[in-house]
Amino acid sequence: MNLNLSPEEIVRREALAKLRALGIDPFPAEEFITTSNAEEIKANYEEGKQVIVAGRLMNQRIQGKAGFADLFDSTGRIQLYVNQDALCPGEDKSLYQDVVRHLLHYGDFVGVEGTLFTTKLGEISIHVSGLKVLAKSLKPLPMVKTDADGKVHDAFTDPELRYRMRYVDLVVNPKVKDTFVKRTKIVNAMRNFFNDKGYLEVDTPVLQAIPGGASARPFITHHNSLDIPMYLRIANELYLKRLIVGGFDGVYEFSRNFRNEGMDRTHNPEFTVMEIYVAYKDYNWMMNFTEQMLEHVAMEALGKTEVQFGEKTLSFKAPFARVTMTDAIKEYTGFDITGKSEDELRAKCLELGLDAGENLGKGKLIDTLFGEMCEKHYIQPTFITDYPVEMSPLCKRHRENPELTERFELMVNGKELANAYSELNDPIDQRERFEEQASLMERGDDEAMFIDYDFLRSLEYGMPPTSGMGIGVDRLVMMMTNNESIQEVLFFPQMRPEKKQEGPDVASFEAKGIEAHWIDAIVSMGFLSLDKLKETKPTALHQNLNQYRKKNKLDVPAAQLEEIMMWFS
RNA sequence: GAUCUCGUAGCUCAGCUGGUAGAGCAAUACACUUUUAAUGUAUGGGCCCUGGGUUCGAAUCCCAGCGGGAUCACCA
Repeated sequence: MNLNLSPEEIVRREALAKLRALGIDPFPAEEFITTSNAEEIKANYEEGKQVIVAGRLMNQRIQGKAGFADLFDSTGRIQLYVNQDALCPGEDKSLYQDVVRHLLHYGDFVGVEGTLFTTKLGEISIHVSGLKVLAKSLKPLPMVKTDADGKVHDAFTDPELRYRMRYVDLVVNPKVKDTFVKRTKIVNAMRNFFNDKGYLEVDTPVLQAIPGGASARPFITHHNSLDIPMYLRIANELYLKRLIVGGFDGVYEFSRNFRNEGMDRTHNPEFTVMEIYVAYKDYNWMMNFTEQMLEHVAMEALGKTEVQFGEKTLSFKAPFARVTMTDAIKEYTGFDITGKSEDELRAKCLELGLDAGENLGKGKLIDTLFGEMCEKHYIQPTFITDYPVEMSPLCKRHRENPELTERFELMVNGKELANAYSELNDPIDQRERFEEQASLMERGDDEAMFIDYDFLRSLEYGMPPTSGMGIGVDRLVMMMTNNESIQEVLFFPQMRPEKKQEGPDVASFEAKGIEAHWIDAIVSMGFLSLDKLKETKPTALHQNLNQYRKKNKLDVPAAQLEEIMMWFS
């Protein structure tokens, strides 16, 4: 007897045994061939048509010698009507009386054969003439019900349980499934958009010796035979640019990146960024490309360009607004950053009550001004352009102003969604910028970058003018599916590992020759192993065991002290 | 890491200023051959997160811990 089973689980395990006793395999091996599914039945309804479908049994409504149930397959819900005479035309009514009425439970997988009809209440249903158990469910799913007004009762809402047991969440909450279907549609729409333009999808290393292309704390691991530290990538940017050096006109990758930093509702340790690099283009071209791409994605995945996000409606209809960073800061602070020194910028930040420590360089100060004072105002998709050079070590200097770079970020709903450059392809400038980063790092800027010398070498062989763009796939999916947290758009978001509940060490008791009924008693008293048991007094245990025997009316002889003394030896 | 907040039946949740637990659904049994949150009758089911403390008495109050959520910090 397993003490950890709930009464309902015990019932289901007993049903399992009874099915076997009736000669029914609750987990048959052979293929079950279906001819239809819930969606198709409703789309091409034809009275009297013979169908075979399979799915999970939900919400049985048995009434005597007939009953209704809902069958859920991957396409949706179809109602079953089962009556005894149709299911069991012969003398033997056990398939109906035993199996359908008592041995099938909410959540079981069944295959069903029958004819289509419409009930009195107008619902398309299958009149079942054959039924096969395909898999028994041993744990009860949460019972979520929706009433006539569409109101959901007893919803399965606990975020912890939903994320830890996403399989249950998906079964019971249709909206969750919908989010993930949309996620795949969004990704496919992007991929198709790029492929149609002739760009090449590529794979680059996840395991890297230098975690380059961004500044973030990496996950560190170790390669045994090389005996060197390796890092899970924080970005793939430098590898894609190497491929542009190698002669590809356009490359892109959906890159799973890893950052060893805090987790909250917009950050998960692993997340997905789509990066694309196109030769002979600049950031102006990339802005047009990005807005067209997003409009295309919205149309493909959602069928429209207007997206409801909470109270707001976001419009992904191209073109998007474009504002320079200088103008943005001027607009929301009245302060013109043009030509200002580091001290002047710091003074302005302090005046506005912003954190502006001595370790912040000019670029970082401007970033602070923008991040704190402006960013939140850009709800509709807006390109913010021309970032200060210190903030963008991989970006080409602005063609008209060497203090700025040809960079844009796409802000949506007050948050960064995409980031793009006219890529820096001057190897000498790039080397100097990396060296500045190194000195920033020494000053204590923990966001400065490592230097990748092989990347510099590749630039020395010549990289054509190139524009690159990265877009946060998880955040895009959040926006397009109206979800406020990243956990809702990742199947298996990172969670603290579940604490293992220490089960009883039954083997240690059995090894001592303790009888099964006493083991149950000992475990129920909270002694999970023989060692724990030995911490108590044999006489006290003797009393407790016999009390337990009396209370539970055990049909066994009373425990003898001598016997118990043996367990302690 | 800081602050706030939550942890009661398989699920969703009640349980007031302290008196050792309740509902609906699910389960079990019976009735019911077109129901749809099916219905009716009956039954079973709880280390009230863990450990301390206050108290005659703690699910309830206090402290600590564990786990979750929110906000902030961190995170281009």
